[in-house]
Amino acid sequence: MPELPEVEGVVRSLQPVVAGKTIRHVEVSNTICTSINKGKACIIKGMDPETFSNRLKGTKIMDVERRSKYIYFYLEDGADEAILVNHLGMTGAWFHVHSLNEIKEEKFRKHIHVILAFEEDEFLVYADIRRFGELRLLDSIADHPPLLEIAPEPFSPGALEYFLMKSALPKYANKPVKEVIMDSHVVAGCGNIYATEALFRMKIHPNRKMARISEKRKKDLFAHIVAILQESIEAGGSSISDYRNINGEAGSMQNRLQMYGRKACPICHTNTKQMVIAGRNSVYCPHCQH
DNA sequence: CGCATCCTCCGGTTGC
DNA sequence: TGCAACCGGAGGATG
Repeated sequence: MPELPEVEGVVRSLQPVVAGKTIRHVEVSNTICTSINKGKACIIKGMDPETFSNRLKGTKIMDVERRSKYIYFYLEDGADEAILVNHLGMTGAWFHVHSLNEIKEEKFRKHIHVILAFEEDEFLVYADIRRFGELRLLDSIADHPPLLEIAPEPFSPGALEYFLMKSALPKYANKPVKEVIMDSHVVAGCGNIYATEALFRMKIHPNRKMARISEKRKKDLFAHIVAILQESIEAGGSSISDYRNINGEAGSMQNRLQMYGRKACPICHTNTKQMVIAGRNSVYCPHCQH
């Protein structure tokens, strides 16, 4: 499941191979078309697949960037500008290939949903096993207001102040700290893996209520979140649930995780415990974390 | 209107 | 071997 560092890895590997390329042809899977015809949500959001294809066709990808866990493809078609916004969900993946057979893993090859053709033998392919991902073609980010509500990038200058301000709001006071730091309105891009790790490093119990964490510890916690996200980006992300960048390369951060997925605490060797917080499984050390 | 809660999307994986 | 339960980002519907 890609979080901020993994999405950053995808964007860095996409950038050199798609910037400046023109989308000559677009193909959308029958699965998407039939699902949407049945009234279900399926990857392409806010637009019917035919309009999506027609509008994408002929556009040039000017730039690619990451925002939180989203990928923004900046497009131009003459004087017109648009943004293709992608979220990888649980199992989304991009592949840059000359033939679909180059996608070696069958479970991805079986679930190809959108093909962007640059040339007759050069494709950018979106595959998504569980179809939790999304593709949204917008004239402007403001056309999808939830994107405007996302907290600043964690590495940006105002991010700490924003975190301190948001997390102090009454509506978060009685919520578990883990739920709050995983909320994209408070911290951008911090999912289950990195929230778990940051709380372990801080020795804070994931269920501790937000109001019961001092300002000083909140600052430390945020610093730990930023540090671990940065560390993970440098390690190429965590290759859990088959995450690969578009060149099929795995990251190594999973080897450096101290609590996520662990049966015992690496410090005191107590068996870890689990509890469900905001619908997500949360691992912690009952001895070290309070 | 703001907010909280519930529900939906899916198939590989896991456990029985 | 077969089958059912499980898991989860984000947004939309509902209360």
